[in-house]
Amino acid sequence: MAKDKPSIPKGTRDFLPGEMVKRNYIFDTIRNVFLRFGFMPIETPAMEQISTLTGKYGEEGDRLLFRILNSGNYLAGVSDDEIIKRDINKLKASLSDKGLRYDLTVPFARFVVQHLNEITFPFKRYQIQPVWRADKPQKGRYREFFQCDIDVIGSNSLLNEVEQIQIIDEIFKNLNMKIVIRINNRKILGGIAEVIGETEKITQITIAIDKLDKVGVHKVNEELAVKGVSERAIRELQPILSLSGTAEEKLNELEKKILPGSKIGRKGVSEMKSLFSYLEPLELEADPILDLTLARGLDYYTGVIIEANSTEMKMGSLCGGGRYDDLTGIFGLNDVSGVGVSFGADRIYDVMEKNGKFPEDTMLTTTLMFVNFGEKEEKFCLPLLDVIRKSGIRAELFPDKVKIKKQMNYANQKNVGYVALVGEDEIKNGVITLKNMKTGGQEQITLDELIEKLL
RNA sequence: GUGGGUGUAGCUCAGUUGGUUAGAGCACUGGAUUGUGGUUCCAGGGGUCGUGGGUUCAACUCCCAUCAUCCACCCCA
Repeated sequence: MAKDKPSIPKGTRDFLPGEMVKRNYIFDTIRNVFLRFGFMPIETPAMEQISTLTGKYGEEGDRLLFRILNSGNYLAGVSDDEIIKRDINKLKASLSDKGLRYDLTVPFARFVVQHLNEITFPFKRYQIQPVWRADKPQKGRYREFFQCDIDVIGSNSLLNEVEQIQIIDEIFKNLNMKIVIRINNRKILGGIAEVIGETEKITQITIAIDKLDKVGVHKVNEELAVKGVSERAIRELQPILSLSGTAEEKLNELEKKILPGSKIGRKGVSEMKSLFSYLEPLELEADPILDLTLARGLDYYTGVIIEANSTEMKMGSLCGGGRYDDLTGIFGLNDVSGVGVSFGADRIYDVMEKNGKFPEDTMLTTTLMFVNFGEKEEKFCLPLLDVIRKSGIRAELFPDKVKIKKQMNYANQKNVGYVALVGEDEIKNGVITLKNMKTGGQEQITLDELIEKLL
């Protein structure tokens, strides 16, 4: 292959018109639901100060940050000693003070603190923008992908969680997708870690039990042991892993038998009981389930956590989020709690595409194309085109006088609905020959009739 | 970061135990049809076989390295 063959960076993609029409269908659907629940749009820059991003996503997250090389002589502030030592972590600080955003939640927390005086609480915003992660690309995983976020900041009410679950349900219902909504609570996970005496290892424990469904209880126990969780703690964890029944039954079990000794754990249980009591009377398409193995990797979650997965296709989560009590605290604003969820537009696209969920009319392009017969006809057609477009019909004139066959082929490829042929005869008789590209039939009609027909 | 698969025409891929001139379909261009596409038929253009090295009389084919890409793990949207 030629060396100068053009390419784009790994994990990024170009989108063709046919794909964009479908992507926009997803964005429009999501945006409409967001607006109907009272969320307002904001945007933030693609890049943030690196200090805004680091330390928010766990160790793995830091590794996956895209860093932007400083402009100018970026080695000026680096001592010879540092270069010789090749300590990449030290050098990073000198070479890069900006990074591409990793998600939309952390920049939003920064945004809130920075614009405190310009917003009213509780602040409900939505944000649809790309984010970047230096992950190894694979199925359903890209290095540049779009998140559609909603967050409410400045309200402790569980009604926000309820609302966001309704939004998840509504969006996937509108997209005609089947999903399962799983809910858990970091406070319960924290309580469990506390009662088995492994508070320090909470992250490792949650990550390990997150895999319960996938790898089974033995592998989970193995991983726990490897991560340094004591034998006694693992043993005490077993009854929790095997809890079954309805959400209410699980919560009662936790409350009475497992978590009495943990204040934080009891708080989590009571939150979940309250949440499910709100959800009970709502008529949701996808009934939310309590999944005690749901963990979620991001460091900043402190309360309810939520995830939605497709039941029609094996794919990572399509939507995830939860409550974070201290995120704005990092930027200097304490005691303000937030809760939000994020929809992964690209994964949603992949699932919809695979399962043929896009409606036919997302493929509509130009309704009417005029064939180009030459300069005289061009001048005759332009005013007609103008009238047609002003009436609201999507129309174009083929720009070059080339073979009719070629022009028809263009119309065909582009999925144009109708072709207008206006040559010498039509001009003389004051009519337009209109050809239906689906049926192949054609008729001679006036401009007014044409507009009436195509509107 | 760990493990596996695949790199041949613009795209999707064949290519025999290594053998002399590397193929198909789609796409593209021209023609059958100089005012009619999606069907059909005919003709044509287009390839340093990812890159570098090695084995061999001979490498698209075997070996090594490297790069790219896809899949799985990890983690995540």
